[in-house]
Amino acid sequence: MARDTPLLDRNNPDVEPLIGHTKVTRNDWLNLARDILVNDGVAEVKVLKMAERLGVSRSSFYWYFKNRKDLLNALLDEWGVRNTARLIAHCQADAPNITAATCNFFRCFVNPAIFDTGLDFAVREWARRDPPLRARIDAADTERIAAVTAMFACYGYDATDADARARILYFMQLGYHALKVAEPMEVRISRIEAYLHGFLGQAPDQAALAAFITYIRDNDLR
Amino acid sequence: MARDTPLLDRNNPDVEPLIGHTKVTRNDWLNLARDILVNDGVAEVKVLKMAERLGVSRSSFYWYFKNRKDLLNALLDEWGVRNTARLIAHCQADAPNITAATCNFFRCFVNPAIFDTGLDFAVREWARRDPPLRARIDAADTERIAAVTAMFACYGYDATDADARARILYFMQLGYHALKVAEPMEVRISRIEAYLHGFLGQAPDQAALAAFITYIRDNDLR
DNA sequence: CAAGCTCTGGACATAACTGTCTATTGGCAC
DNA sequence: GTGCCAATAGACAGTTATGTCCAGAGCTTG
Repeated sequence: MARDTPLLDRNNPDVEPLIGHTKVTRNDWLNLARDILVNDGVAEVKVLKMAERLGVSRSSFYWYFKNRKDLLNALLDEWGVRNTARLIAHCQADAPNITAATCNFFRCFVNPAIFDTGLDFAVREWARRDPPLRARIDAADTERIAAVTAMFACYGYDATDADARARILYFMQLGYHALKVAEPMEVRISRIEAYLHGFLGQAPDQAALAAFITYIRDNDLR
Repeated sequence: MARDTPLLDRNNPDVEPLIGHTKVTRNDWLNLARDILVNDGVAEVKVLKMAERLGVSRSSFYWYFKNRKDLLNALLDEWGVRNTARLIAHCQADAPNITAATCNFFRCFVNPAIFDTGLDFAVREWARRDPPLRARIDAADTERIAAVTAMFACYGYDATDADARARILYFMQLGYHALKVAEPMEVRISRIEAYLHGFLGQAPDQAALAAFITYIRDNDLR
């Protein structure tokens, strides 16, 4: 369920104070809508409920957005420019070996600031009732898997092997999040080495592994 | 989207013809509701729309079910007694080696008659707005993963290795279906050997692999 | 064939949601 | 301080959903 108290621009010191008669911003509507989309699904993104939670009248919404669909499209654009591009960039990042490269890929799945898995799945669920959106997602998956495959191929895996390992890696990560497995980060950390061994088909490089664990701890990722 | 023409008991020669004034059965409502649940999500399971599609009045629904929630609970019970138990049974089935055992596990994911992945994901999505259901799902996942882990352990993998491989295998399969990857079965078949090599950390047994491919073809699984 | 049971249809009450129109508020520029 | 305008509130209309009540249709059984 979506949290009760969204961070509003009006309460956010990083954003300029509101001017004039304004109570909420377009951003406030978007943030709240994204929060509800991720936690409760697209069907729960309702103008009425958002207005109540923002403490503003429903009709104010129509000042910022043409209608509900307009808001949803804005959320979709955000998803489009964020998740896929960032995942691909992490696959292409320089790395001394396949262990380090795979750990770069993993960063997307331990750090929500890089890749928002909740948003990714919310959009997938949404696509069930929206075939054109489904097509966009298929295209995104194809691009992402191609990037992971290229990553393996870069480090000496032959084409068939790189293809299979890329798919195992990508689907497993998404499967993990699809199932919303709730494990403490320490437990996840304890499994990484064995996972890497399975994914790579060889013992992982210890330095790269250690660096990744340090990354998790330094960034205080749960 | 749910298909337009559900198989109704009244049209189904396998079921006794309807008696009396009856137009639809409790089963008809359940089948249609499951279909909508799987294809469109729980939010779309609406008495009004189902009545329209069944060609009966809405109030007839309340003869068979106390209310909408009563219907949803019936669907949930069905999920509970089907998917998890069958998956575990397939993990425990006798097999001459780990390749054959893993192929038994795969049967669940290529044969919807054994394991309904669509229903599984529909229930997971539903659980986003239903914490007690979420707890049921977590329990089911724990049981399933334990069964896969035991499967690996049976064939000589040590505890850590069995644990990691079980999770990679289970999450990858669910990730594959979570993403609704649409590949022709021939493409999937062509990848199996490389997948198995990745999952098992060793070359798969060729006889078991061939038997699995035969199983797919014989059962005309797409 | 009449009574009884099962199932269905239609009317009614209610609630939640979307979107439109119009009036009004409160700050800002001149 | 007057006029302007961005932003909001409130009233209204329309749609879609749930659930209840009761009358009635049509087998089934005595």
